[in-house]
Amino acid sequence: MAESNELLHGTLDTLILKTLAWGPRHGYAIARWIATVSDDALQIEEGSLYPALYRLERKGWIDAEWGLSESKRRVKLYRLTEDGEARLAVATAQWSRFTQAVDKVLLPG
Amino acid sequence: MAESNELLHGTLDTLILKTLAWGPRHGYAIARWIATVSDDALQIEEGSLYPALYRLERKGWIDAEWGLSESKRRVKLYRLTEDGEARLAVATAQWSRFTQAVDKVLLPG
DNA sequence: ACCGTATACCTAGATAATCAAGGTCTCGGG
DNA sequence: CCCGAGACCTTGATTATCTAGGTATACGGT
Repeated sequence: MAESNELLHGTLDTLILKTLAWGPRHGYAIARWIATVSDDALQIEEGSLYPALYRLERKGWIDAEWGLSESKRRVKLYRLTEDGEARLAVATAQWSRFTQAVDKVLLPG
Repeated sequence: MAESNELLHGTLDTLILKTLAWGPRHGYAIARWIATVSDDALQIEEGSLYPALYRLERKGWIDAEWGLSESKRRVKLYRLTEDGEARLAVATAQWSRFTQAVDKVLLPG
């Protein structure tokens, strides 16, 4: 529907970290959570989701473990690490500073 | 200094359009304006700036004309077109919707 | 007269994130 | 028994930004 989402660049990782701050979840569920909480404004494509998860895992901000969902399907459960928690704080602050800066330019001053 | 600015992705064009909405300016001055208004939070590298200007020109949202600055240096003056004005309105609304969506995920709900 | 700094423009190549579009497998319902 | 949805994965294309170079001119200081 919408043209490809450039704005998402760089914020996806933060969205994932924040989602996991509520508790462990598997990949697919993370995407659904983000969609739900944002009232479907944010749609995370699987082609972005899984690479992002590997990225975060590689950096040590999340870790993964195979498990079972309630419906007994095999799922990869992701969990926020301590480093991930710290990173989330930094990234959230960055996001906040960035949006405030952009708003200074964009809003009728 | 700071790690490369991923968050800027997609917003740079909008920042430029908005800057030109205040009146014509040349490229270098656009970057300085954005830095000043954002209290130096936003630093636009020239390697991003000029390609962005060509992009916007190609899309018909701005147009350019060679002229002279007050200091008599040759400068390329950019001006917002009508299409650019319309685009600015759309992009600003998109930005607003996007940040609200992200905030729904990021802020303690 | 000279030199450094800031102004002002430009470009090639590297990096990196997202998306589109394919694929596999399993569970549950009709 | 089949089909849709859940759940995971990957390859390739696109695209934006940055790094790091380059040119040229004006101006201030010495």
